[in-house]
Amino acid sequence: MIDINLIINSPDIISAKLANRGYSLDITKITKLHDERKSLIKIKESIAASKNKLNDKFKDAKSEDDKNSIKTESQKLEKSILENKKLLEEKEQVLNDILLEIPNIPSDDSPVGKDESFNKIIKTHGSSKKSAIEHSSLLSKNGLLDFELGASLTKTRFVVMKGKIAKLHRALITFMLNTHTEKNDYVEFNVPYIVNKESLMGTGQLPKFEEDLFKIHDTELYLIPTAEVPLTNIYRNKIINESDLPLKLVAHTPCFRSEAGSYGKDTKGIIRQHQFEKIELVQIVKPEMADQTLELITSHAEGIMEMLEIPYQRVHLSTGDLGFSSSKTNDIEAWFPSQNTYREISSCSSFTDFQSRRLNIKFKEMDSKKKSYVYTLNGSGLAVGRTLAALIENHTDGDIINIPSVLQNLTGFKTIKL
RNA sequence: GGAGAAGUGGCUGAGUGGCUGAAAGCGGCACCCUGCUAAGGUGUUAUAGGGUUUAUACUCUAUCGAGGGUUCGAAUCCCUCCUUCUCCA
Repeated sequence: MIDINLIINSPDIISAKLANRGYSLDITKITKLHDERKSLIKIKESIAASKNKLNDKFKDAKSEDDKNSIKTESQKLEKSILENKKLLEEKEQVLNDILLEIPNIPSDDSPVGKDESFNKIIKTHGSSKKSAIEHSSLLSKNGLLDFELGASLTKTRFVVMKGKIAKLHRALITFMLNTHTEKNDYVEFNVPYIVNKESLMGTGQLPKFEEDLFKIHDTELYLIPTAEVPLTNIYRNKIINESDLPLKLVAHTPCFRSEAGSYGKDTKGIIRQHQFEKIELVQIVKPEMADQTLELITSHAEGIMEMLEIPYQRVHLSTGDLGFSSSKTNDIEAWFPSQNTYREISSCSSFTDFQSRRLNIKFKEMDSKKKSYVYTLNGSGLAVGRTLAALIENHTDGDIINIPSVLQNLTGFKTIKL
């Protein structure tokens, strides 16, 4: 959630920045609610103050008459406080609902544009050869990847992996976790795959994007769409010592997405499934560290790509393509020879204090003891299913899949014969 | 699933209706003392939101797991929920 004081103090600048990502800010409405809120607080609190003073006099009151008149007066004030409290709560509810649905302010260095066509390619790595070999048709014929079976067990966009492909998938998870914990200094977590509303509210998936989530019947619980949710929420309502920053967390989890509105998109292969696995990196840092941390997280994702020898490009997302909570995002896109294009395999984002305001995560400064909101960042390191698909397509001649050397001691085999 | 007990500040832990935003201890911070270290002394040490103020600061309101209720007045009494612990199945 963005700081309402930013809107109140510099409405023109903020609304211009939000307009760049296609959001039109209703300043008049927000200012009005904000003013109404303040005056209601003033009224309510001044009545409460006089009531408190009155109550203090009660124990000194000598006569029954005095006591009774204090009682009557105090009850009258209480009624008036309650009336104002109700009005205030209504206003705050409305204001809060509006604030929760305002997306984050794009960073000044994000390319300005209304959609992904304005994204900026920052760099490319590896040679991008073209090929007709498509991972799903390659693996479906021998049952290593079975989409029909997945559909029969559940429904479309679910898949079953078998044999060496299942093991390769597992090896990728272990490889990524090992790299991030041993080389990149993240602390590994194992977290719940089901979370409550507060958690999803905190990272920004709710209240606006409920239709993207799987909700568990008869509960207020949801399957996680990304490990970002439980990982970041570990620090909800916490105050962190400055000396403990940055916090670097990593977890491997399945991710569940309803993919509402993506009918017909990416129907081939394991690019877009309702359930997939992902290694997620989260960092909690001091505000001034945000830019260099985003660079670091992005390089951690790229490092995996390089070790797996998958060609990729780094894309700086335009203002119009940013996710709801993000102020700045780098996507890593893997080369898919069969599609003759790059596809997203990791998304690394900087959230400024947008999430930490919702989550109430602060840090205590060493010298001043001042408490300020931390900045949160995260990135996929990487999406495992897509990595598997990209790896297969980039390391096969149609008869054999070559396992990158960094994985061979985890798989126990160097090739998969098709 | 059933029966009990408990949830208070950074921590331990007092507090059964007003003098308690909260004793005491520990920890933290500042200053003093001290040749160094150790020990000691004094003070200070929650969060959020209003108001006055250039700022420091002052002041008000709310908060003792959460939400309701009783009362002129609630950490304290009542109800619901959540969490933890113990015992039973």
